Amino acid sequence: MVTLAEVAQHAGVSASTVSYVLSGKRSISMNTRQRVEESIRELGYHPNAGARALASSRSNIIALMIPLRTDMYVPVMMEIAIAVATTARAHGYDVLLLTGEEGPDAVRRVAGSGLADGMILMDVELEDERLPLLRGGAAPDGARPGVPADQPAVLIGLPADTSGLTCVDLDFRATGALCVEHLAKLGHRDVAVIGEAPAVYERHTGFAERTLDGLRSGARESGVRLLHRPCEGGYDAMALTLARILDERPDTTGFVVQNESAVEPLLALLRQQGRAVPEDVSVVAVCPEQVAVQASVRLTSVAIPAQEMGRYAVEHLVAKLDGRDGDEVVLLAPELTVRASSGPAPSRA
Amino acid sequence: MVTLAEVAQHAGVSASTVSYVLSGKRSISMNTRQRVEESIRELGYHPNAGARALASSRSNIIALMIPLRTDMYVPVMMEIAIAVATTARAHGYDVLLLTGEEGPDAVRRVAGSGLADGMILMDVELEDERLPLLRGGAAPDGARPGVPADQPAVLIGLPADTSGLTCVDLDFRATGALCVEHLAKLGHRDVAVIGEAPAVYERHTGFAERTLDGLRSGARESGVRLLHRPCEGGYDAMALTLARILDERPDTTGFVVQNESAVEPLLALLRQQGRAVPEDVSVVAVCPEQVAVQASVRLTSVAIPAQEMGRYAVEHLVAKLDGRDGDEVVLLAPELTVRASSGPAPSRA
DNA sequence: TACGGTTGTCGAAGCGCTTCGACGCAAAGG
DNA sequence: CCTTTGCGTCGAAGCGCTTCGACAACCGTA
Repeated sequence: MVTLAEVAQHAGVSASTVSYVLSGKRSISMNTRQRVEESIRELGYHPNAGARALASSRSNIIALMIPLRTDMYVPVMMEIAIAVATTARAHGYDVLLLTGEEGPDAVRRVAGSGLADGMILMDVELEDERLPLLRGGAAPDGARPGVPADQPAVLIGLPADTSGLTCVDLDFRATGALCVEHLAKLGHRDVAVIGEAPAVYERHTGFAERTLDGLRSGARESGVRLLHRPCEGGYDAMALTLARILDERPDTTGFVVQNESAVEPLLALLRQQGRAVPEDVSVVAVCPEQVAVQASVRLTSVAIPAQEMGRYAVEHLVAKLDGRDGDEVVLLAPELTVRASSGPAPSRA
Repeated sequence: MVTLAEVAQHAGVSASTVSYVLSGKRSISMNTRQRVEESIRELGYHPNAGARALASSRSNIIALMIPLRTDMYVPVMMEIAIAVATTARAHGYDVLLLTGEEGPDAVRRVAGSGLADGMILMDVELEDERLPLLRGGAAPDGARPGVPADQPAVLIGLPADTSGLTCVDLDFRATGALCVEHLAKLGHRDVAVIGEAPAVYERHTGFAERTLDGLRSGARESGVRLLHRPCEGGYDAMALTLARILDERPDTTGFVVQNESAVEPLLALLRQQGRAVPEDVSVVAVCPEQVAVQASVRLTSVAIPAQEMGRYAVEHLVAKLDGRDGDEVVLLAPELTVRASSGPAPSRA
């Protein structure tokens, strides 16, 4: 393994000079810089990460905590993870992958050991156990063992109390409103919402509830009757849910779906029942773009901007690490793309 | 930040004693051990990762390289990633997430900097650029700059030449054979294979070709006519592909699908054309269990054992790092689960 | 000519940990 | 009784890097 000292010797300068060439923290003459860079290349030198972390107390690593359970939105998680990794690299950071498994202990461990300089948490729950460990200035002065003050972090998702936290998320409230308004404008009066699996609501992952909130207030404003039903996803569960909905509200002509794995089954079922999309019923989905485009009917949808969220999260975190940025909640504005699954409501019988 | 020295002082012992308590590399009296452990708990001590890595030249980190493109099998990748992370933690390792983006440079960087002790590569291509950097003993003696000899690694997937490498993968050849045999036994004589997107074949990701191999030799042995068509996935592409297949081979009664995003469209299209599954046509899928179970018809399938692959990969890598294990290729035996999508071929008209 | 101000380089002191050799002490052996 | 053995502990030497203060050489200015 090549060391700084060897590079220095090879280039005929001191170790500190090589270090300064690498970090750019002091000015170096053109001549020396080139000699050093040449030696680095020639010897194939890579700075030792451990030594660097020890000396500078910066690991240049960002920890990403992903949820262990994958009952929803796997492609979204993946897309976020990839965006995080890519963006992080662009800023000189690597990404450490943590699963939710360890819970708050993971936060303590990573923060305490200086393994990562900061962390990004996905799938935050409304009252997440990990939040007290992350909250900034608001902490009481008493030193709590194992809890380093103020571990820089960014959340993807929105907890109940965002004070002292930095968060990035899609504005799901606005998303809900947008969906129902779109249907209302098209003349739909009875709209059914096919939601996430009941477990998702029970877990109090805020986004599902916030969407519902938006849907409800949008419905109220535009005089639409709304029926919300959670759904496990999959064909059988969807069949059951759809039957219940149509039984309860036979005049339903609009659907809002927020559950990837219910989308295709719903379309199949509607087709089977002779309800044409979009002539008889309209469907609006909240899902990644790819799902909307690849579905058997190209879906009018609000996209979940996974990449953007990942990118934002990293950029805010890096800014925080550089002391350039405070706590802040960024809600991305939803965009509804009209495709082939929504149209004017059929005139009433 | 609490240091070893502080713990030592608090417990009234020397720093090295604390270190030995932590590592268990020398015997420690019951009494001392307990006092030290108590101090550690009380102070909330976490060893500094950088210092540890520097002193021991072991980072306790495993790098996982995932493909950047997500044109296929996203849930499988995710499942593998999570299995890797979980298993790694169980062995005291953390996981660094790398995207394919950097290519071979990532290998050089990580190996050279001692960031990770070993790496796991997913989505290996037949002639992968990264392989020469990983290959073990076979390397010529001349020191190649930037290429540390013998970076411990495990591949998930199978390259063309596996010499000096450790690999884990599903036995896709056997998988293909298994699928076609199943259909043959049921009396199907004309089988169509709906494959991955053309791009996947062009990229020479071995698994697609190996499956095809297995399918072909299975077909030969059991006297089945086989027609293979790549397919982009999604409804429209599937419609086109299906039309071509039925045009070319109108008597096709068996389908093997190796493309998650083509499964549901295929079922929808068959339904639409009045071809009943499994009465008129049988469908066998190569896909994760979850997809098979959630589809609109419960699919006879060969599962892709993502979790198992992740777990194996980590366990082999850890064994290698402990010097307990050599190079080896592990091919997991496929298992075909019969569900509701396959049945006896209809008697010929 | 002498002066403060840059600019470029160096030496040395750590960062927090692991690990090696040394040492004191009790138990076991002659 | 003294030696040997092994156990439990300690001190010190690094691991490879960053960073601070020092300093020599040079500039322009007084």
